Amino acid sequence: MEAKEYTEMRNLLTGYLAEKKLRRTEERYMIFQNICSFPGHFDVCMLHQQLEDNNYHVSKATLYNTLEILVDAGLIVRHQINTKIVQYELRKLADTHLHLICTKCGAVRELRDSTLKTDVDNLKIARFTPEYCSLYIYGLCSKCKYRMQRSGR
Amino acid sequence: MEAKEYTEMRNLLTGYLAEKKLRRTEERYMIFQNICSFPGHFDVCMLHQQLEDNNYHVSKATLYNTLEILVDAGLIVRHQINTKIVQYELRKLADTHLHLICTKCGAVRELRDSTLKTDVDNLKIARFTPEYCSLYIYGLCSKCKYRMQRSGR
DNA sequence: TTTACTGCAAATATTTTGCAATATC
DNA sequence: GATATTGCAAAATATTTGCAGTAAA
Repeated sequence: MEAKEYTEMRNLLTGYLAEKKLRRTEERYMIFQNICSFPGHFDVCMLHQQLEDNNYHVSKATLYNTLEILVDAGLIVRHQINTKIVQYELRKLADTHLHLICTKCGAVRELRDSTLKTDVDNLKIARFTPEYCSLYIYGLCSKCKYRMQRSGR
Repeated sequence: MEAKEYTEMRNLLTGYLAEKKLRRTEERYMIFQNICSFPGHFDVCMLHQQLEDNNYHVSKATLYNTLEILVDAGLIVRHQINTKIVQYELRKLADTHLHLICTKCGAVRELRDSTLKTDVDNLKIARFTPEYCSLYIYGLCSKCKYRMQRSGR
């Protein structure tokens, strides 16, 4: 990510904390900084590990607390594709793609497609102010389809 | 739901079980029958309660097992809108709408809209065979927007 | 100085698993 | 008759909560 973009998002966080009268703690900024290093989806464990690797220890409670704040601030989005793991992603990244999920093996692929996003932006919805959207397309990935055809279903 | 539709879906289940060499147990059919009585989203607890109310007891293990089969069979879809509750819905119902989720209060509203679903159907995606899609639009519901404006943000 | 935030550990909630009994094929 | 499926209870996992100490405003 470009330094400029990072600074911009960091400022958004600062603005949000100020607006909500929340404190600007080192933990919150460190967590956000580490999140920015992920190129795609991440979960709580990965984030915790990433912080430990950088010799920065935070409790699970603080992690969860901060993630909620970041979601509310609109800086990250939450994905819950399978039952077990809740994943997050920088909102900035999520806005550029939709998700293809294999119903067989669970593999998730990202697909850049602007038309659908534009369609959503153009939707006129009564009594609702859209902020962003998540689109998940379920189906068969090529590997699983091939495997099924070979085994005769 | 119409009796004809129910019979059709029941037959799909039978076909799926046969294809996968899974057994046609009374529990599986009773669970599916009870699911069909829900007009919208439901979770594991609601389903369990519904079965108990009809004097039909099944273990949680069987419930989870059967729900997974029904998802794999394409008869129901899984929604994980907030962290806490995993919800399910008849695929047939889910296909007719998309979800508006308030980022403030968490309220979920269903919106019937065929254009987006059609757009998705028309998408040409390499190395992927779509089966169905879930679209979630996050934003502010009218109540929360009104409340925010009154409180001056 | 006030009190929001943090870390830790315990509590909670949900889903999974092991195993003996049972029912399907 | 062989074995997939069930129920039950225990185990595993993820997230939340209570509380005392710490740090931001």
